[in-house]
Amino acid sequence: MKKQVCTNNEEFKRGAWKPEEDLILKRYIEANGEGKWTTVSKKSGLMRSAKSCRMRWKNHLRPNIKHGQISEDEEDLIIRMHKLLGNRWSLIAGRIPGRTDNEVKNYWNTHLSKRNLNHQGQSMNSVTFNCKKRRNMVSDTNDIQQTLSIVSTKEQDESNIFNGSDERVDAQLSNPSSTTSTSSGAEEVKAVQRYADNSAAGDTAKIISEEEIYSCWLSDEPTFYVPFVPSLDYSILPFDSLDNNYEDCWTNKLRLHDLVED
DNA sequence: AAGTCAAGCAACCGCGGTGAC
DNA sequence: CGTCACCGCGGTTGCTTGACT
Repeated sequence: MKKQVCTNNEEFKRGAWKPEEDLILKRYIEANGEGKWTTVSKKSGLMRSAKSCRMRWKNHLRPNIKHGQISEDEEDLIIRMHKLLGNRWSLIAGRIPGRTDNEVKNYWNTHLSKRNLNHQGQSMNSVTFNCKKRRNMVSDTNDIQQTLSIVSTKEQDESNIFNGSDERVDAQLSNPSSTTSTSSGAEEVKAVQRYADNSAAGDTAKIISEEEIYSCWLSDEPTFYVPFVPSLDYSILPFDSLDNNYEDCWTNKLRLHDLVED
């Protein structure tokens, strides 16, 4: 893997873009089309790196880019999508017309993350524990039982959030829908417990209610949410195997929450 | 008026995925 | 199959601006 570097000795211009530079880039792309950013960089005469040109176009100059304040509807959508997808900004931005991933990310970091953090602190629905314990834990019911014991221990400790090592995991037993957001972490733990019990008995059909299903989520990292939902494909898998399937998994999740465009 | 601080945002950086050769 | 260039993503940095003292 080779990183994109400036191979010759030419110095690329850096810092804020000037209006005249914007104009040059816009005209060049209108004339020659999008893509081939190294060519854009060289032939436009901008003395900007390919990356810089691409970013400027994508985040500011592209047609249909919406500037200005994020509306309440957009904010609500961001919150819901983030709950489902984590920090997958491009996916989130892709469902908010005219907004870029950078803009959504910045908005989240400056406006919503703090609010979300406060909310989590109050809701007592988030349990954090070590990644090493989490990894592969959803592969079978024994692992689920192990998970439950970890979660229960945390519940007993009345310590819902603690900061571990870098390799940490959030077991977010939170509810994406506001209607049941008052359900306690203990209730959700019970729902997972019932799933584990029924799974152990070989009965995956009458596990937990739809409401409870939506309320149970696990994430491996703050940026990666895995549905802990028996009714979805790929839901109970060794974590590593999710890599091959999670796009479908997201689609299922989004469909369940009316967030699929097509 | 000047200095300080925090918030907001644009831009940059490092890395991984992918396709062409 | 390996290498390389290109592209895109997510995290981080640092500049600008406004509020406050």
